[in-house]
Amino acid sequence: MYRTHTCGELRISDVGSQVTLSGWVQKVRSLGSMTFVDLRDRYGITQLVFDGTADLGREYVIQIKGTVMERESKNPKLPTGDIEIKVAETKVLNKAQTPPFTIEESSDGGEDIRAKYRYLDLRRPPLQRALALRHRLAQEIRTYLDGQQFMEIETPYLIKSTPEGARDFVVPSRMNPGNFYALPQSPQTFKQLLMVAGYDRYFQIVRCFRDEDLRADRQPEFTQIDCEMSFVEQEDVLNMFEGMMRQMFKNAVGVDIPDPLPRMSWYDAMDNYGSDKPDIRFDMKIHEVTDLVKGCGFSVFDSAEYIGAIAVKDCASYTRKQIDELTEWVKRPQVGAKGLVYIKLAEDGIKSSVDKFYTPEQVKAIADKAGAQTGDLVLILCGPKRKTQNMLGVLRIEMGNRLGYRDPKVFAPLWIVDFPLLEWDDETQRFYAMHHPFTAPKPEHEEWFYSDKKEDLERVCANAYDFVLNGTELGGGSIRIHNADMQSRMFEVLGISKEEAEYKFGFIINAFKFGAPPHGGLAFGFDRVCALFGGQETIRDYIAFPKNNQGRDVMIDSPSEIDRTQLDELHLDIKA
RNA sequence: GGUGCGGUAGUUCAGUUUGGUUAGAAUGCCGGCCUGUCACGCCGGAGGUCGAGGGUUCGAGCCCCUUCCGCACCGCCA
Repeated sequence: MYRTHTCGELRISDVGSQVTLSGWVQKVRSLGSMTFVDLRDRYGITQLVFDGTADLGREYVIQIKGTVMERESKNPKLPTGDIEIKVAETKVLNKAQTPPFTIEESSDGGEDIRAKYRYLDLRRPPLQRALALRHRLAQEIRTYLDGQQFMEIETPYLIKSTPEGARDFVVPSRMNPGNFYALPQSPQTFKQLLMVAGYDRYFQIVRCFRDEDLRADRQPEFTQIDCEMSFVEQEDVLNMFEGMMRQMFKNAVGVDIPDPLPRMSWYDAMDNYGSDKPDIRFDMKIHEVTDLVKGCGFSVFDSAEYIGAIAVKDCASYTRKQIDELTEWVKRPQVGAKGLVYIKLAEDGIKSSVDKFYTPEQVKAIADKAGAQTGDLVLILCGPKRKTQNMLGVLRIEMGNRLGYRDPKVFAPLWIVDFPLLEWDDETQRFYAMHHPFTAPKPEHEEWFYSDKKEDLERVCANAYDFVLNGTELGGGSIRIHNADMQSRMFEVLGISKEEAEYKFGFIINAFKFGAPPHGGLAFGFDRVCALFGGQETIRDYIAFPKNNQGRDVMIDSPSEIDRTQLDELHLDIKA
């Protein structure tokens, strides 16, 4: 027997017991005629005491037999800190090279080296806690959905490329020369076919693939909690998954979220927060001041379509230097503002960068409209409406960060609803589906959906919804089209020809002709859910073996070249 | 495709503004001392293609050009 206990379980009540422990040597502290060793496994750390020296190195795998003793000097930082094991017998199960970075609560290694030795980094408690949280959440999801009669059904990974949306990862077919599978960006069409097949409550915790550039919260392969229900309206879907989230928050992190969750229309989110995924942990809403400032001779404002402001609490004391720095910040290409106008509401008077164009009363009126009080700083941007709201939204988040308003331990979830169905793209002169082309228009907007006028199509809303937490979109879904004619109309609106629609989506249009029930659903980004529940912004720590910025796995060194023979079998040639 | 920051000891970094003797610190590692450590302490030691290539110069970690790699962001992600 390798062990009678784990390294995290012995307590003062075990004093006197004979035990056997196995684990990794984290640290050796030799005092000459006695030596302390921290023995680690995924359950914790237990201190061992040896007489004399112990010939052990970092990360040796050892097994020891000994007696549980009460410590002479206790360590309140450790759950096992009241006891130690007086070692009688040691067996080195495996030696280890000195690891390239320290494997402790916080490592001295940078991201690069830790990624290369991911299996060593994964030994560290923070990573083990992250994966444990992921496991806990997955269990909660399965328990909840199983209790609601959902069935987990697997769908294929080798499917068909549908070049609408993200780029597909593609797999050559040896048996079908010149043909390729695509890896799914999501099981969207399959789950809808399962609805047609009568599996009225489906879910799957499923890997999805998108060949797009990465970010801290984006990986080329990621996991979705994919769900679909039949005979439901938007209200049914929201209630069902609000319930799931509530249970996850309660049981995984011990947090009670509001019941019911707040809801906000997409239009309100854009107008008030400049984002379709507002962080509502803090206020600092965007206020339009166009009417107040236009036509007063300040040409920058006079020529702008939209002028908006945010009031930053207690920042009237900002110095010229700080304002200049903020101005530079908003002018960076990543934000893209032309300039920044400010109003300081200091105790000893109001001061702004546009004093020569406006009377003190006018400036005061602008500040009032922005919701500012004495002591606050008002920041104003102008330009095209949506773009400027967007920039104000980015500025709002930045100020929220600087002022410490974005505490990762505070959770403010909400639903964003009433999305536009379609988005016009000036460049390609066509409509794109804002969510995806299977989303149904709101029944009361169907008339506009069948209209040929651009203005009509632009104002069609969908029964689509996003679950947003702390400024991050964690999931989204919609009530789907379940009627073949309407689906064809959707492809027509999107400028997809009958032939193209038939070629790419014929199977689903066909299926809808055989008795498709009304249905809808949603999908959550599971990696992001885990990261946010854990209070992090980057999802990498919540994935056992993630890829780097370039989509590479630096540990196994993939992707990599393949043999000529393999290429030949696949009927492939590499362009010189 | 673009922007910013970075690459110097096993590791994390300083040194680059203003080129100049033998490139430093901390930590880790090795050796010695130490009976209550838990960021143990003290003494000693080893350890460097300064990411790579080219150029300027009497002389380059530092200046110039090219290139590779990492991180964050914009575009992109229906």
